[in-house]
Amino acid sequence: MPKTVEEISRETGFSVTTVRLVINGQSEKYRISAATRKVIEDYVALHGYSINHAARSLKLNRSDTIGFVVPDLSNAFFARLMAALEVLCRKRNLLLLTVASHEDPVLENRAVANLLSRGVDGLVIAPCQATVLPQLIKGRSRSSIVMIDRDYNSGLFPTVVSDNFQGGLTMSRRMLRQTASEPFAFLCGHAESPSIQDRIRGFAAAYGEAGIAGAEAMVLLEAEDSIDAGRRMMQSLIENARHAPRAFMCSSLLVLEGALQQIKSQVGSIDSRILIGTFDDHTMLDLLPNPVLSIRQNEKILAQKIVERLVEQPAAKNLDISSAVVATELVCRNLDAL
Amino acid sequence: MPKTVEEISRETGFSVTTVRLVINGQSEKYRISAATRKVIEDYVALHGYSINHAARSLKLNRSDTIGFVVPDLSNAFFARLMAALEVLCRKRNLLLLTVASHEDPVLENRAVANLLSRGVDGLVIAPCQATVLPQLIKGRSRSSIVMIDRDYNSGLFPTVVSDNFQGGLTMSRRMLRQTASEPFAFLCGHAESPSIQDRIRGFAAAYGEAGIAGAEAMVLLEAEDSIDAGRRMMQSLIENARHAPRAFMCSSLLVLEGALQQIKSQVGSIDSRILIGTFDDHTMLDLLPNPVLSIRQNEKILAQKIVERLVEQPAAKNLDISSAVVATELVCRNLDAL
DNA sequence: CTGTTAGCGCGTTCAC
DNA sequence: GTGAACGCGCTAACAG
Repeated sequence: MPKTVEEISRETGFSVTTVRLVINGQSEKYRISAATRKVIEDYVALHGYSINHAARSLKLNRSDTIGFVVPDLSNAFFARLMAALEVLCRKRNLLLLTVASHEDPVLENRAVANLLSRGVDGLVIAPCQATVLPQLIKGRSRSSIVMIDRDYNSGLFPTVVSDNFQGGLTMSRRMLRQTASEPFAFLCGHAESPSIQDRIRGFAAAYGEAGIAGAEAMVLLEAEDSIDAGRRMMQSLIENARHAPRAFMCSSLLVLEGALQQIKSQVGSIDSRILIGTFDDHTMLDLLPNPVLSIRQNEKILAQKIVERLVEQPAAKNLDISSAVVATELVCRNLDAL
Repeated sequence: MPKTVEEISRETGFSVTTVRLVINGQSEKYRISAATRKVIEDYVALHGYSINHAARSLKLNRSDTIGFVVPDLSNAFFARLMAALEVLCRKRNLLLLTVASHEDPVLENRAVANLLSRGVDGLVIAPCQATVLPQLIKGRSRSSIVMIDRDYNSGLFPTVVSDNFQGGLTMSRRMLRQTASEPFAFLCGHAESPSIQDRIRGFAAAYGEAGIAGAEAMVLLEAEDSIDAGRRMMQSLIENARHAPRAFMCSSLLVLEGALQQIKSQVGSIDSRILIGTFDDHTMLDLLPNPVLSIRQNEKILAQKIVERLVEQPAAKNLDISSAVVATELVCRNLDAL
């Protein structure tokens, strides 16, 4: 099974140009004779032809490829976003290359450098660090770069994020309505992240609206976003109150899991009347008997905004539209159980 | 920030060969003068150097890249497997390029063709079809190819799968022990897949051991693996028995979700004493109050076996070791609740 | 309508 | 110690 155009040209006796024109479907345009075309098409149908993208990239300085660097694909949000991005890329004949950074800045930088030197036409980064590859990318204008999910480095690159403030506000409002304005805690992992900060601001704003003082005291913070962090925060909550909370809110599914595990192990069981709020929706929340509020990010719109910025960036240097904030949706489960 | 060796050579005044020798650490070997080396090294340290992988690939016919084609990254198992694979690839200085096929054979073939023509050094495929790219890959021995998860096309390529028969057997045995040998149904999505067939055989074997006849009648089948399929199967189960089952087993998390949703909507609520068995473990199963058995696949070992086959395949044509079956683990939750 | 040719940037071999 | 030259497979401009 031959691959190169040159091989096909040798075997069929035509020049590489002729072969190439036929393969690229430009035989009409250049009025290649039907006979010639048939010979070449038959040959290709029989033996196949596989373009060498490395050579093509080298020549065209373009790879028809988009790099996607993401902290963690086992985070369902990123997995869904990847799926949405891929659909849009495919429409534009781009291959989406996804690489995980495992929340490690070193790996993240290596992945970015790697993808860039492989000539990706664009780069989508969900950074796991504030100091993102500053010198790495400088001048690398050949590729358009879009930052997502966490709005570090504002100003350097176009950014696409969900409206975390509004999400925190909406969910907190609804929680307060359900609890009849009884205050509840907000358990936050990865607290220094700008997205989390925005969620906390939304939380505080809802408290302000309701005329409840001391929202700050109801926010628990942990540096990492993990099950263990969730456990620790719930533990201190239970120890302070001497019983499991009647309602609480979490910054992520991981924190929620830790919190629930902690209740189970410290109190014995999870009262199904506890009101739960959490960021990031997941179908498995269906499994819980409790009333659950969650904030779902809109991956489709996010992907759309990202791709817009990926392709429009070289053309429109319009900084006004360079960053996007996408609305989220409040999802309610089992609220009638209350 | 310059990129090409040629630029550095121009700026420093040395020839491209000299620059390249220094950059590639061969200055000792070719006895480049220390002064020359220092100049070049300092220049690179200051301005950086980004190799052009396209040109390198073209020349070396090698890309230091492994392609990974996977049906669906929002399936947590694949996400974890990807993470495990990436760790091993990184150790060997390989970049793992992950592409999703969305369970679509056409997209799968396109992804494979794409990755191959981009010169990946290896290809890991979790096929979503039996007729995998037969002619596409033929003769494409430049890349080693490993099939995983579903053992179609046995014999053509090395295969790495979990021991689904043993998994089905182990879980079914334990289920029967918990139910005191009272039969329970097995709800299967994507039933024609070899992995599912193996799980069903394990289920039947457990029934055989226990001397229970009619295991076949307890197996429900659906073509697709989805929440809806799960709902349909649970619906027919409930309609036949006139009540929700006291125990049941599912072939995947999606089917489980559908089944539970159906119980909730048809019966009103989910009795927390229902014994649940499911394939594929997920931390969110912690959220369920019910007793839950699940089968966890060992992604670390799977990844290890895959990489072994990826790199050893060219060397050892040893067909005996070319396919691997990896043990699974039974995970128990809340069994004391019974 | 078809053929020839000049690089893209890299690694290698061979001259000086 | 250093430099020059070739070719990987492809595209595009130009020559018939």
